[in-house]
Amino acid sequence: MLYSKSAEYAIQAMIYLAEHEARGLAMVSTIAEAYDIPRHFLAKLVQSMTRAHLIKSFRGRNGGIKLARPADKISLLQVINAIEGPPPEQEMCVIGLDICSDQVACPLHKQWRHIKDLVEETLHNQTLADLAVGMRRKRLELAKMIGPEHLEALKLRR
Amino acid sequence: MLYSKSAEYAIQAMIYLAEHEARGLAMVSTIAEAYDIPRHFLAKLVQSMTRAHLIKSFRGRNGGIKLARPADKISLLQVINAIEGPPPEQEMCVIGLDICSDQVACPLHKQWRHIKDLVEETLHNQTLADLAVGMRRKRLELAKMIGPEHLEALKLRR
DNA sequence: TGATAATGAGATATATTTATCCAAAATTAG
DNA sequence: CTAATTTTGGATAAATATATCTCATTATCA
Repeated sequence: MLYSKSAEYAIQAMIYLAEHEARGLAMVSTIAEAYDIPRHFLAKLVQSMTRAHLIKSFRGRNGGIKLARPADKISLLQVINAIEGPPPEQEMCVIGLDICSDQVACPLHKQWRHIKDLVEETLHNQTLADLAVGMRRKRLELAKMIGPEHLEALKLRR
Repeated sequence: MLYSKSAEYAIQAMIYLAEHEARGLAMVSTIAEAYDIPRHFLAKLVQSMTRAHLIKSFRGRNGGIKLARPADKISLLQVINAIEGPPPEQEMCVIGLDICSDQVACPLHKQWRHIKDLVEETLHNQTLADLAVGMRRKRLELAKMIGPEHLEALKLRR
């Protein structure tokens, strides 16, 4: 419903990095495999995030990537903006009208603004650290339901 | 941010029909010109909405299309669903996780569900009649700001 | 130094969305 | 009946998003 495949992949990769924060560098190919993301495609997303200073990358043998700063200092919103580009100045009207602003508003303008603010606030408040914790909790719940011996088979993306 | 070009066009066309409800049939090409929508592309969207029983169409000379029922009986949500197809059973997780449900929730699940519900509720509560009234009001405001003599030049889509 | 392993970057391929074109079918005016 | 007009539907094209491939660049190990 909301974001591109690219943004989705990027978020998954960032969560991976947050979960493995302690372990030093991670390889793009490892992450790609863990989340079933096309390897080279992810590589390009990583490049975007590197340019956006969300990731630090290191080439060569023993190279890899890691978060550019602690996971609790990176918000979901930053990740999405790094991938989708900065939000447009003249924000899009839901109905696609050329002229639609707070002054001359389309019928949905006010409600839509509310929704957009809510989305932005939500994404802004979620740090990668929060997501990492949430994922760990989720995996525990899942293990309780299906038995831990099956969890491995499900891989991380579940 | 949110919906496809197709959905946007469809909404615009439906608003047109709602605004011209009294006048009987309207032609697809007229609507396309009014809102600067590619003519043949709109024709296909109209077909979708006809199949979804939101529009009634009539072929041949003096043919055209009109709303299948009064504008206050058609919601924005219905229009969007007609174009984008019905919402998926297994609703997509924001983060793109395979397993994500109310039982085993991803970190954002709850907040996202809230947002989705809000969006759906908003779209559900907006009828085409509401939108038609809103557009008329908007055009009046715009006329006040730039002078009514310029309004014509801006066409309807503004 | 040379072989190896990693990211960076550009070219290319595939899929999906958006846009265009053309002929067929339906309806009505004359 | 004929010609004009309108939607229908299929084929095709262009644009964008997603995916793949290849080679260059950088760094480390032996």
